[in-house]
Amino acid sequence: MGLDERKFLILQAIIDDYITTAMPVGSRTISRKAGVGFSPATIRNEMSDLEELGYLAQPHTSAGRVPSYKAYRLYVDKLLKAGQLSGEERQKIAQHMQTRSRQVETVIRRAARVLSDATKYTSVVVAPHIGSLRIRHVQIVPVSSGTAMLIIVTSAGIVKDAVISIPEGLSADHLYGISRMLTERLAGQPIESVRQIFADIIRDMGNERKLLAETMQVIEENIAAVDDRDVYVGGSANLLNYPEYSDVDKARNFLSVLESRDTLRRVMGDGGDMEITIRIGPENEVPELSDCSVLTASYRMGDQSTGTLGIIGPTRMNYSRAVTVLAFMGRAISQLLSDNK
Amino acid sequence: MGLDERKFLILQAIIDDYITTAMPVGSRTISRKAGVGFSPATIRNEMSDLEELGYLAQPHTSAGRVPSYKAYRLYVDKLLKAGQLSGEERQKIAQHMQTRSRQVETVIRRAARVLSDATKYTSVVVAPHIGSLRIRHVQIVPVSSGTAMLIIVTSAGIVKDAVISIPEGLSADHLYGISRMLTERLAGQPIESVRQIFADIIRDMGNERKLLAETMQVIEENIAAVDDRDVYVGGSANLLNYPEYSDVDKARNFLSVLESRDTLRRVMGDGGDMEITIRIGPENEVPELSDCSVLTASYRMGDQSTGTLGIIGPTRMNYSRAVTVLAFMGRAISQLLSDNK
DNA sequence: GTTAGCACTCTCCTCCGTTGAGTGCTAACA
DNA sequence: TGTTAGCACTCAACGGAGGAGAGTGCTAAC
Repeated sequence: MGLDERKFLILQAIIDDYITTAMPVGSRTISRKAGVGFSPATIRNEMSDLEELGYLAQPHTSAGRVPSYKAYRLYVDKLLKAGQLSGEERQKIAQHMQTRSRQVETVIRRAARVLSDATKYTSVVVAPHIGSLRIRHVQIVPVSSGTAMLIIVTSAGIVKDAVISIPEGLSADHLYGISRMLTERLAGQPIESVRQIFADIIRDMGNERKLLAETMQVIEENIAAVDDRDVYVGGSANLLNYPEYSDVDKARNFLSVLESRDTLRRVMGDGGDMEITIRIGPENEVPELSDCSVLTASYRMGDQSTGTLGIIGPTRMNYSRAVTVLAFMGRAISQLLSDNK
Repeated sequence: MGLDERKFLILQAIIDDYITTAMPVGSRTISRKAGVGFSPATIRNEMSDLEELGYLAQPHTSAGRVPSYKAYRLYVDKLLKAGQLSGEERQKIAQHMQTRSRQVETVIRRAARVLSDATKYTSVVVAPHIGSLRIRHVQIVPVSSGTAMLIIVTSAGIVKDAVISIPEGLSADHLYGISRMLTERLAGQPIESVRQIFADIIRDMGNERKLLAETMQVIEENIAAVDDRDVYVGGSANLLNYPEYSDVDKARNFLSVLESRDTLRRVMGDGGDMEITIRIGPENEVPELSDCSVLTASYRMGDQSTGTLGIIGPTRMNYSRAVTVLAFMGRAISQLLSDNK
């Protein structure tokens, strides 16, 4: 027994209905729908078949049917077609994305909010991933006697800063010179060789040993923290609008996932090659999200750097709309960040 | 009719009980408590008086009594005594606050988590406020042909960065020179005079007009954004553990407050001169928090810079514990950030 | 193959009645 | 005069009974 065209049609109708109502769907409801010219009895037979095939489930005998994970998977694979946003809506999004500030962080933060506002789901945006991180510039700036700020600019323009202590009485010009020397010797070098270069530098300049060692340490820390990308969440309370989260325990479970940046990064994956990745319910690694769907897309910042943006919603989410908005926002962010770069 | 000692005692007993159980407190419960040597009937009389005085309220006739806002205010003003954390706990907190990274952001983010873990309430930490912002250092770093990264280091060591476009073919050395010149002329100047200085610079160096104008713009933007301090929230899901938030609507309301950084900054205030500020229920400006209490304290980073940390919980929160933890964490953060500076 | 009819199932809602915690009042007591 | 025991009263919460309604599966007719 396979899935003929009529079963497809009925399954789609059931999913569509369930997506909007979140209530088990009965045969009469489907029968009444435009485009389906069959009596409830016929629909019932088909539904019974669909249940046997694993696409539908019944909460209890006298309730309607609810789509299973398998049904959503089919729906997404076969029936989903990305739509297009209305001009009006695109304009509205563009308007909300407008920002005077050119800081990458501002753009991303804003994007998370727009994304959750537009979809009414929870959105997550992960800051750009640095493809192959290289140091571009090192600068040590005196802050007060004994302390300085070490600034490291990396290839994609990401700035890392840290406070370090410096020997008393070191002049600003001297620091300037050291910065220049460090930049000259480190710039463009692959990360792996930084440690070796530093060893050389320290050998050459023994009298600045302490300062250099501390600088080295900060650089190492920041290289180690390369996967410590920022994560911005929008609309974390949005999911509470859906009946599946009227249970406080479930809500809490969900929210606790949003609190851990590590978990979020795992959930979001790396965007992959696909334009849009959809993980439905149990396909998510994180058990707390086993009744959620996670949609992710990626955006680009310049040539090397990519980031991930995504939407988390109930499995019965409006996939079509979500995919459309996500794709649009991915392009919008890429464009905003490329204008800058 | 005033508040004699016995009324005080009974009121305190009621609040103590209500804080732990969240259930209306009856006369028998109080009577049974150690330290209260009166029969339920006597307690009832006193409770009746306390209700008339506005310290207690009755959800319905045959329920026990619940403390009113006025009772909490009295409790906090008169009965609250800050305790001290056990050595074990202090050690545990210190351990959790340990971080290899010296970035200010890391310390603060961590603090938010520790604070919410230790209290089981929601915590908010606002990044340091810059007392009188001055530019300390300006640096323009080439990123790719046509674009550069502008980095501004301010007095308290806060780094602002932005991507700007530069004329093609400008050499790194040339940028270095410009950076140096800008730093020399701008460093230490009060904000108000920056615009004038820039006008002078642009007059002197007409051929770099476009680059300078863009730099000026970024500086202005960042000065304007000086109050756009970062806010970190910890344990946003914690409040859902309390029965007063088993209602999803209330939970959503609360969470939506946490989503707006602007609102949070307003809620947190500026820490004030007081060591610890307590705003109970309706004392909060934000109506969504009218059944929450917000406790804030401040921490210092160096000499000029102060930030705010706080706890948001139900009005029946354990004030004593909250105050103790908050005070301790304020000192801990100050110390960590001063070690750095 | 499709559909009407019908008995059956199961949840949900509402309507009591009961239970128990707690109060307020009164009268007795120290 | 303050304190306490006793008692009637109130009201939310719990639980069972019964009806309504939505939906199903099966059978027989078209």
